[in-house]
Amino acid sequence: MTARAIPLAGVVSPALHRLSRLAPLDAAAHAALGSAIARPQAFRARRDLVVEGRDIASAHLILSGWAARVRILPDGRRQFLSFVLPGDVVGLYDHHRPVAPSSIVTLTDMTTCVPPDPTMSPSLDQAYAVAHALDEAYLLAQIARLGRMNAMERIGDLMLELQERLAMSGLTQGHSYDLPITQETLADALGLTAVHVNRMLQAARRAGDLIWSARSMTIPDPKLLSRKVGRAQVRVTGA
Amino acid sequence: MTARAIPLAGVVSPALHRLSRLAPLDAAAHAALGSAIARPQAFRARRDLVVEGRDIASAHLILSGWAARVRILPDGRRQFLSFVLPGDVVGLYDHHRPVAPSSIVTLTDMTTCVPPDPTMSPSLDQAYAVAHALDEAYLLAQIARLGRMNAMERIGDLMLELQERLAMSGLTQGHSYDLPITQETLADALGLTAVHVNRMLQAARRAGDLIWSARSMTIPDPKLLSRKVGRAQVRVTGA
DNA sequence: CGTTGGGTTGACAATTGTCAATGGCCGTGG
DNA sequence: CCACGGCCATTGACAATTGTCAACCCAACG
Repeated sequence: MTARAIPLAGVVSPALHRLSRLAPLDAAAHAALGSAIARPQAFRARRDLVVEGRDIASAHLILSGWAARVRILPDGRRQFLSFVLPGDVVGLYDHHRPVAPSSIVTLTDMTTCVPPDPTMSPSLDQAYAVAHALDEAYLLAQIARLGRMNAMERIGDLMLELQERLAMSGLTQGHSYDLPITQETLADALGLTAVHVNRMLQAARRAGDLIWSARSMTIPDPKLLSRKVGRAQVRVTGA
Repeated sequence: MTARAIPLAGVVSPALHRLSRLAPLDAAAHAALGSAIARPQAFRARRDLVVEGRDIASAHLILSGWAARVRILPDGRRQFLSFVLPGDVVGLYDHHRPVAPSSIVTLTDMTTCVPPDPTMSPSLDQAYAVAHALDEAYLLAQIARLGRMNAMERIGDLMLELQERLAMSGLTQGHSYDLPITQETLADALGLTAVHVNRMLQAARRAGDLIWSARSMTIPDPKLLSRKVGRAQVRVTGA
């Protein structure tokens, strides 16, 4: 697949869509991103994209597919720390980072490319910085979710967050988006069991809050759901 | 209080102790830190040190006392995201950060100073970078704790983390350290209720894992406790 | 067709929360 | 010096949430 094998006319790469929204990109950034995106790397689902401690030089700009930062306890319990979506940048700041971060596993088939060097474009550097700040904000949201929300609220809150994030990449269709993961994966992100997630999803559908079928998640009334789950906004204040 | 009003002979500032351990500091860094520490700012307990969204220019190097990053849900539920201890640096990277981070509240009386400008010393810049990377690593640890550990494990894991962090500032005495917070504060950090924390602490004492009285926390056998709670190390790989 | 992975369900158990009351400690003010 | 009030720790009884285990269904796929 080459760079010009664009699925639909007028559809730009989700990664380009997102980065140019995080900071207005100059011509140099556009050019660099275009040529980087033209050389995609492919990964199969359930592979290690980044391994904790090793391979610190590997940075990725996600072009398509979902992955997750993960931590495994000695007895096998698994916790997903955050989802990694198209337009996300991972492993970029790990050079001057002496701490082993977490592993990242692909949840679906995935394509990535090498993120262009930010030193060549201040606007690109800015976009990376905003992306990194957002990463951290989502970690904080995850802590509040796991620490102080019940199962129903966790699910609603996360679904709203994903809606927001995917919207930044142009990957939503109205009130719906593609959610290509299993209930067990969701459970490992929410600190719950798959059985309980299943039951709560059914309750959410009965309540008209969430409708998930055929990989498509629909949030009929995001504002209402936000209020129901007591969601705190992740604001992006103007740069 | 001047820089040479050192409380005990041979005891350096915990902040200096920690930063010089994160990266070997050159003479310029030592000088700058010395004069910064000589101009402390004082805060009472239960005050806002940093307010989410506002006051982005305020950075602090913690000299003494405890604080916590906090998030409050609309209905009043409170979650502490991380503890802020002597030697920690907060708010430094928020300049080129367009995202409103979290509020920070003091848990005890506290003294801070303005963190010296890192551009004047590469070693200081490196120390800040390591401190920042550690911050993020502790956030990841907090997520795994809240998502996949039970109450007993959360308590043990956090107490071990605090022991490690305080040791870096020279604030431990053997297997003990000063823990100047209430059980309710602990509960808000662990995503539990104060009542349950109380019960689990008693169970931990009966088991000989943790002894907490008169503000002094003792971990008789850290290695054993690490194994019991399935603790994953936060490693600092050589810079 | 058989196998496999994911979703669904029921019965039951374990963990954690809620509510309410009590007691110790300590600082303040009479 | 003593009484009072406030904060924090502790306890008991009980409820709610979430987990565990096992079985079953169904669709996709080789």
